[in-house]
Amino acid sequence: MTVTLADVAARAQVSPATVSRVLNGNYPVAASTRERVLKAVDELDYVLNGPASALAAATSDLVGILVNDIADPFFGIMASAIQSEIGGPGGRAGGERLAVVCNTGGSPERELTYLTLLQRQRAAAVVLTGGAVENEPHAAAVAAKLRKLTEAGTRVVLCGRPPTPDTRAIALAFDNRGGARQLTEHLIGLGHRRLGYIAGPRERTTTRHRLEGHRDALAAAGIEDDPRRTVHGHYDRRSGYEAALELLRRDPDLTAVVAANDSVALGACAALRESGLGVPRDISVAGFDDLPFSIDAVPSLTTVRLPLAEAGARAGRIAMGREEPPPGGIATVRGELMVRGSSGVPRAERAAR
Amino acid sequence: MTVTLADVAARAQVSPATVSRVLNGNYPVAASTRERVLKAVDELDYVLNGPASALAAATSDLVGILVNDIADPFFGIMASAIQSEIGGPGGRAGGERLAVVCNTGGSPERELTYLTLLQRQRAAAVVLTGGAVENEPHAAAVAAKLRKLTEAGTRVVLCGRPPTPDTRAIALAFDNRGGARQLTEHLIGLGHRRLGYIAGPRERTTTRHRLEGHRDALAAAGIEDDPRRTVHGHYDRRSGYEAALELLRRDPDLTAVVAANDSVALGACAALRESGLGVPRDISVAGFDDLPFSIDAVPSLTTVRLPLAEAGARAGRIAMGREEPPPGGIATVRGELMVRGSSGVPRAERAAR
DNA sequence: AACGTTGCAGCAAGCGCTTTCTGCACCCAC
DNA sequence: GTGGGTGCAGAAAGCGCTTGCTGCAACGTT
Repeated sequence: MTVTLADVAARAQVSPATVSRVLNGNYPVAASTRERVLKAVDELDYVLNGPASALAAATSDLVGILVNDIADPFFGIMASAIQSEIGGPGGRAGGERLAVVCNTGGSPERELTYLTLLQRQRAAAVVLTGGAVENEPHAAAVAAKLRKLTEAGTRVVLCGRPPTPDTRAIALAFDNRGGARQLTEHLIGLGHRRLGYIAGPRERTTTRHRLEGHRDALAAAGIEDDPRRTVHGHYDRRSGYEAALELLRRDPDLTAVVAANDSVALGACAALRESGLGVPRDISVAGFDDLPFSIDAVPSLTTVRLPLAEAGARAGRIAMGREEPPPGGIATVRGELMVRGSSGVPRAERAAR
Repeated sequence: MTVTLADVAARAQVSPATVSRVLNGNYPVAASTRERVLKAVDELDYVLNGPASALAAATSDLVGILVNDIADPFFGIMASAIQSEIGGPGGRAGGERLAVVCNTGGSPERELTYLTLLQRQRAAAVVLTGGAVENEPHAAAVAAKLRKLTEAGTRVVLCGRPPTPDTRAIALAFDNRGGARQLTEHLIGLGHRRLGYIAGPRERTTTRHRLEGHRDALAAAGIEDDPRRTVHGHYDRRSGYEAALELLRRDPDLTAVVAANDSVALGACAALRESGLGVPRDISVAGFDDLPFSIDAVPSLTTVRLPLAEAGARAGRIAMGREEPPPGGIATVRGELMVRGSSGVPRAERAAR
């Protein structure tokens, strides 16, 4: 029923081995023979059986990309960049690999199950993006899985995710801590002293690192870190909206709000505006990531730009073995402070001048 | 080196056949035996070899999701919904299927190659999202490919994409034409008579349908459709920015701009604002899709909400055979007009009152 | 002229699983 | 006590491909 290698071989009057070699192009085949085979392939509309060849060759052309939330452009941008380097059809890479993105939804179990599924498919490489969960048993389970994968020859790259010790995984980590620190320093430099912070979910490395950077800056400026000025939520707009209201309730005199990311910041802006506060006139707001829509917000968002596409592309190349991994298998990717319209000198400061 | 079924069988003192049956659960196995096998699986940390089982069983648990641009939330949201229904780990579905999203980048060739790759992997189902390219040879090639896929037993579902005749593909098409018409009717109802339109790329069905809806509304209101009031671009912010400037250059007296989608609309807003025009004071703007950020724009965007998540979920269920396909294999999904801050009564109209 | 070399094609042995068919107990009914 | 079920496990034949090895011309070398 379905066309097989043997059918092609028969038609081209050669052995199946020869057809296989023509298709894989890793063995000398006379030009005339090759042509005959290709003609037969074309005429029969033959499509290689992936599973069979993966089984025989003990490798596959599948590359997995794990993301926390595919509906979030933060991950979409990275995934897109990774995929374009992986090859997939038309990518820069030569071979045709099936780059597939798997949506974990931030769930540790799903993450693990996807890794198992990819292991089962004998994936050629796996790229994990985004922050990790800081839950000891889970982290250990993931580390163990990654170790197994690398041992089986699968290349593992972490993109925007902290290194996993005792694993041969390559890590390109974002300098969330440093970026957050710069951002808060910028606000402090403008004269802000009462800053609220809307953090992401607890137990995520990204959340912790950004929060630490914020606190570093406060500490360096000798500003007391009132725990009441920090609220935890999710990495989405809605969380930002609610958290901003909560912060305002706790301290109506806040002059700035730093958000865990841009979506959160935009939600916060909406809440502040609805509370009758002008941004940045009455209160400054800052985000993180610099997603495309941030520049379009009114006022445009002060934030930290993370080179998502560049990092993704690099991760993709490393996963394909087309770029040397960084020394030690670990590289830090820095962000860049983008000062825009949503941050300004606090009201009191202006009055004093 | 790697653990195989036979190893597990040896350890559990049963035949490989029994182990296979325990793992697949589609054949009676005595409880005591099953337990012994599972114990051995656990102890050896056995992971099934996907390619091998796919080869032997002539089926695989791979489900492909094709998207035009994974960095665009429009596709991200649909992909996420589809994936959650496909199962993947933790999804509602029982079986563990690997739902993979493939980024075509809007390129017809890549689309075709991905389909071949999925065919090669003997995918269980394929979901294609987003508008199709209206290029005759390409459309025919895709149709042929889809036919092959369905013939081979792969379920094919089109989500937010027009039906493909002569194919057994199920189609859930968005009513782009109707939505666009409603939107423009709304603006006309407010009193607008000089409307600019920023269209998407030519040759895409979505672009054409939305444009047709817009023109339908104009025609119904007896407004002449000046071709100079339509500019084509891409479905991104930047295009919107540039196109808006171009439209203004061509006719400074425009009172409204309708954009191909929300990102384009936001880009247009930015351009208008920078040109000194207030939205909606001087000029109204409308988008399409109602992506999450649209409500956050200032002013919030008047647009047409497309039930992306619902449609995606439904497509996913159909792909999994867990929901009956619509009669005739074709269903139309309607959008809903969302009137918000970016559209208002035109200036002249207000003055006249 | 005899003997390596080289270049290309075929043979055949798997890769690790699924599944049909066969086989063996064991139980029930007559 | 025998014949026919019934319930479970095993033997073995592939699934469609890759690849190490062998084979055989045709060529170059001394």
